[in-house]
Amino acid sequence: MSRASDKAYSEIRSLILSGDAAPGSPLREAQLAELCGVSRTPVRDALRRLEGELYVVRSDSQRTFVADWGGEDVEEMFALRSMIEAHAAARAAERLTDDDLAALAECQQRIEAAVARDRPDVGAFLDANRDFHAAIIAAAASPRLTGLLATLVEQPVVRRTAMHYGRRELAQSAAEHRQLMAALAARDPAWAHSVMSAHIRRAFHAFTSKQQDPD
Amino acid sequence: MSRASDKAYSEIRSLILSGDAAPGSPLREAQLAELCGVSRTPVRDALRRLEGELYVVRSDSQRTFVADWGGEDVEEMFALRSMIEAHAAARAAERLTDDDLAALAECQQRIEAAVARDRPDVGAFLDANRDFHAAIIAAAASPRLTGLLATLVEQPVVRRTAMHYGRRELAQSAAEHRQLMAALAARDPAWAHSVMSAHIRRAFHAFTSKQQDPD
DNA sequence: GTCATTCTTATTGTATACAAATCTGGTGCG
DNA sequence: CGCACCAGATTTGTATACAATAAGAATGAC
Repeated sequence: MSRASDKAYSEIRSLILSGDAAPGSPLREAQLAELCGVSRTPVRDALRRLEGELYVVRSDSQRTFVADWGGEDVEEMFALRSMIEAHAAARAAERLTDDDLAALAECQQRIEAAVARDRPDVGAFLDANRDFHAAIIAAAASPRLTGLLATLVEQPVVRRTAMHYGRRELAQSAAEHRQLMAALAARDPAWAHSVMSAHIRRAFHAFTSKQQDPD
Repeated sequence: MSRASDKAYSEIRSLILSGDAAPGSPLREAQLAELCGVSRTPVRDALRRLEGELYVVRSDSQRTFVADWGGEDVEEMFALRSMIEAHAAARAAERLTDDDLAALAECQQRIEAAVARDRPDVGAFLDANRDFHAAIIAAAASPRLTGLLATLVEQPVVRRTAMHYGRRELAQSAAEHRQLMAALAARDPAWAHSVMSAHIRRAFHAFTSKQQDPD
């Protein structure tokens, strides 16, 4: 994060997630460069990365805009996530080591802790949740694909709604994670597949109906 | 393609696909810049794109190498393709218009023509094949996701083996496409799903056993 | 002889200047 | 009034120079 390019990436991403840069609004390189206190070169680099992660889109003539996720896009994305993560969960169930399991348990603990507080710590929940899902993918896929899948899974649409949350949804999500842990500990691929699929699909409906639940 | 960045992208990609740049070998920006007759700036841009498309990988310290697809990676990639494309085929069956169908028929004609020749035209086959699969994705997904999925589907591993081919495999692939056309024309999602899934899985086994079949 | 350390060299990261392309507003013509 | 078209201004693309960093070789201590 010390590199200027990383700084630009991080700042622009925050800009989008916080909503300061509205969906569909143009992102001008010079403006972003000044904002981040770097030159245009690292900004261009950062925009390319953000494009790959679907935070921004480029028009036909190379102008950059904050990605605008319509209803159709969100539905498709969740369908994709559901397929891919369920597949990953099944594979993980077949391959994961005791160490992997311990790492997952640690994530789960953090999730529970974040939810248990009087005022749930959504930021901590999101971080632990992301690590949890990333750990499953890491246990399932070859290292080459881990990054690619992680990108698909951690979409803007997930984090975009990080601010809004409901206690019940958080608790429900944590409960599903417990189920998943059980399926993985039992090394049952079909079980893990089903639980993960249900987990994502519930999140989808929570998202559409309330735009609240981050997972 | 007139832009320097596109030229660099195209040339470096050819370098990788032709095998002139062996898997695992380093790609130095200055060297590529000279080779392409452009400066390092567009080369960097091209490398970022190629990274997103999995043609190259970056080391921990930002050095770029030609991606090296091991056995595990290939298997995972085909599994992913199978899931995603089967899903796309099912959705396409539900949504495609008569125009979409006509476009697919045109691709299929090109495929048949390429296979029918005394000496099959593999290049034409590959192009038509890619268009065919891309058209299905376009008919299935929201525009936002089309590009992403197309990237996943047209991986290096597919084109890398473009040179090696077998007449029987080409004919078999074309036959499967005919089946797919029938399923789509009948607007039968389950049928289309099954045919596409089988199509990709057969290609996987053809690939592993002979490293020959491009689709 | 082996390991650690330093110095050299190669490679990538960043800033800036300029070129090319694109958008926007206005203007003239039909 | 509407449309096409042509500047001016804005934005992105490219090249180059220089800075920072990482790899590799040589040297010294143990």
